[in-house]
Amino acid sequence: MSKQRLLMLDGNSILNRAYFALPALNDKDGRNVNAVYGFINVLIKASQDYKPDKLIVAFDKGGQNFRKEIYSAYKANRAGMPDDLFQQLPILHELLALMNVSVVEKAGVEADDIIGTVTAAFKGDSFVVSGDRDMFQLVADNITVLFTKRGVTEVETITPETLKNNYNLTPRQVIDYKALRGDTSDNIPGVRGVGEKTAMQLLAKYPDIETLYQHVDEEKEALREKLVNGKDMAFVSKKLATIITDADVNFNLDNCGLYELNASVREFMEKLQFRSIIARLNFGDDIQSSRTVEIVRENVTSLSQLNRIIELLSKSDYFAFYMTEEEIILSNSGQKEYSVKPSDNFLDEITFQSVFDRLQPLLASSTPKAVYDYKTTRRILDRLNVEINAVKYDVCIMQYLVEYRLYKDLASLCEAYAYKDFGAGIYVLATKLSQKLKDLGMTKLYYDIELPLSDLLYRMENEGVSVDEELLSKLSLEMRAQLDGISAEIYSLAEEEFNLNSPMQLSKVLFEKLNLPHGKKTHREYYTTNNDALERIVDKHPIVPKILEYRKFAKLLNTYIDGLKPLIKRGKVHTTYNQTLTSTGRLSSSDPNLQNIPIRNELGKEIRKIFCSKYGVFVGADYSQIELRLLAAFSQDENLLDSFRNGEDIHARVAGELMGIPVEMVSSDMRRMAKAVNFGIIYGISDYGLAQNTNLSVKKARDYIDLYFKRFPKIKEYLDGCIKFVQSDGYALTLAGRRRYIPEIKSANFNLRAFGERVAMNMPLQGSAADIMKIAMLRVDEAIKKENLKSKIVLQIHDELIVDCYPEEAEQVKEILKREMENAVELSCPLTVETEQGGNLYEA
DNA sequence: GTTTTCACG
DNA sequence: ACGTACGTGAAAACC
Repeated sequence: MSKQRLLMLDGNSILNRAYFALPALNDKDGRNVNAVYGFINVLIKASQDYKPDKLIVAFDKGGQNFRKEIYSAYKANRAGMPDDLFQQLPILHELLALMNVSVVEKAGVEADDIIGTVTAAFKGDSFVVSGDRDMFQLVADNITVLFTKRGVTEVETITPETLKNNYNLTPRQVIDYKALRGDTSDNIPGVRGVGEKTAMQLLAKYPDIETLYQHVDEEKEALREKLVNGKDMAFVSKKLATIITDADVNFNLDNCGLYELNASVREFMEKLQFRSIIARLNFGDDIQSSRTVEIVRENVTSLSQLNRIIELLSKSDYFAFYMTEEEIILSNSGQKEYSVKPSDNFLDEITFQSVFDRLQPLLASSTPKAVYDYKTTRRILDRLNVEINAVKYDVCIMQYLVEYRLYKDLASLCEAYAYKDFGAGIYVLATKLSQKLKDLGMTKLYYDIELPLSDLLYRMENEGVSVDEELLSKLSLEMRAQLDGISAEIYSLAEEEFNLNSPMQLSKVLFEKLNLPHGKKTHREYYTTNNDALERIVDKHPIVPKILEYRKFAKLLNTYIDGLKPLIKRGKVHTTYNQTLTSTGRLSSSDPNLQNIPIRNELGKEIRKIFCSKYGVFVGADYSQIELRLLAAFSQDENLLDSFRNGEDIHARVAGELMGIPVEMVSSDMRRMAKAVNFGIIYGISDYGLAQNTNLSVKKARDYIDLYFKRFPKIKEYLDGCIKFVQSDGYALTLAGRRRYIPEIKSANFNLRAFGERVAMNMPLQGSAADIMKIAMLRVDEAIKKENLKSKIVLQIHDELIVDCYPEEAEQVKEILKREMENAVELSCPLTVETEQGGNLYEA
């Protein structure tokens, strides 16, 4: 008989990790069950990966804590479990009981002591899943710790070897490490003044703290003093950190199995809405059939049948339409859908021609339709010369508004609602998502902005932008020659040829061969060669400025010149606007991305000349400082409002307020600083970020921020309010009612939480600016139509619109742009728009 | 498929 | 102690 395998789960640790790693997930009663969900996922995944014979879950049960009561004064910070995590404990216990999972817990005994005791008693191989590094002390030849990382499903396998290789510690030394370093979250004091680095050094030298203290006189004075002062703490800490392997708990390894999946487990999971877990598990065939809603699919095999269905659909409130290369699916109920598979043989009755001849009137009619991704659907139909009107539900956009990060494709969206058939799925989703939008207050956002915008975007994509192919070829040749020249110079300076595009090879040449001062290492263990690092050593060696130059040229040539060529169709490029991608409500542009065409340096500007007007002249219009104006309006800060109402230079005004001097006295340096702070405010300010961007020290940056908030208290108040709102309600809001959920804000991880806070401040500004631009685009489009003009909106670059104009319409279009953009919304701070014109994108 | 770098708002 | 500014997409190297 081969060795038995035991899987042990550190219950509280995994539950905790899952809670903070996952967004809130509601069950049918609206309770958050995210931690239970994460826990069950880990349980299942570890069972599948490690194929244990036995499974035991250990929990802390509170009560008197023998091991740590000595230091009960430090215990306080453990109790603060968030309410909606605490409430998940009984739910998880109930589910584990239904699954017949062995649970071991005892008042006064910690989960790690239970794990230590059970694994010590078990004769076979043990696998311990935990997010607690303390567990590393248990590893042995027959005990492996699976340390949960990044979320909960990814684990790092800890064995005696990996512990030696990655941490340079033996299992027993894990305890000594903690005794020296301490752990505030676990109330272990450690030695004051000894951190990670010192602890590691000492443990590389001595096997344990007992030996260390025998030789403490050999250490340097400063360290020796710290060690001697902290000696008592060190030994107390060691005792605290040691996991007990003979705790007084009852468990029965002989009768212990894995877990059961029975009907009551399934029922319970359904109540918890664990659809994806249910779908993955095998509950037996009889249950499998009800995993998703059963749909009757009627295959259309004759034209008379098709006619009958069309008649039926035309009379329904709305119907779903979905098509692929070979199939057309129609549905007007959640129980049934119709499938048409046209043949390529023109002699057959059902061909694309015959089907669409009949479908055309239905699709063009005013009967409301539901689709997934209107733009793509319409593009397919366009190629077949079929018109589609009255699309009322684009479930892709609707889902994006409800929760931008979930269900990014049709299959997963349908599955989330228990449908695996797309036709009936889309039909049902249209109704369900309509209700959700209503509940979330986004009905207007959807019907008045996003839905009509998708049609406008489709027309913009179709219109495209003309490209001067001759100029493109000319630039390509010129830049290629320059690039070759620069490469040759670099190779001679380096005295070797290497791949300049490889950061790794470049790093070796600069920092190993030429020994130039380096910055931080990248994650792949070599020094970074990014712009920041190279700028810092630009004077140190003539090769550095050449590399920077090479980078500039290579980027522009590869991305914007040569990269553009394959995307040109009949002298034009047709970008694709993604309306359902960003977290803030902005659009994104791809293939080609026309929202990041160079402009910031002269060489880049040349590239803008490639994009030229087809009808005669481009008119460009851009919002000036829209995000800062929104900040002024939202915060009602009088200084900012006053400045914008008077049409002042906002950065100079802010500099003046910061320094306490009149605007006229502000130097260009002071203005530049104020500008950086203003940007920082929009991004959700941090001292570190501001420092990065200004070459100020972090402390100086902190001082500027403090000064800013002192001078602009209303803004501080407003931004704090943004964070508070997200903390209490879980999401940030924009002017038009767009939402972004920010679960990071409750993370235990400092970085994630700080990120959540910055996003909470940034989303209302960036997102509202996006809302306003979308409204403006629709208004401009309407006005152009109403005034019978033939000019077309061709580009949107976040705060800027480009219209391709007939020269005689240019003035009128300028007026429209200014009027419609400036008046897109009522705001207590004026919005101003500046217009330019010219034959190409550079001039406009 | 991920990482690094860099183009834009 | 934490080791970052917000939001994107593309190219190339590297796994």
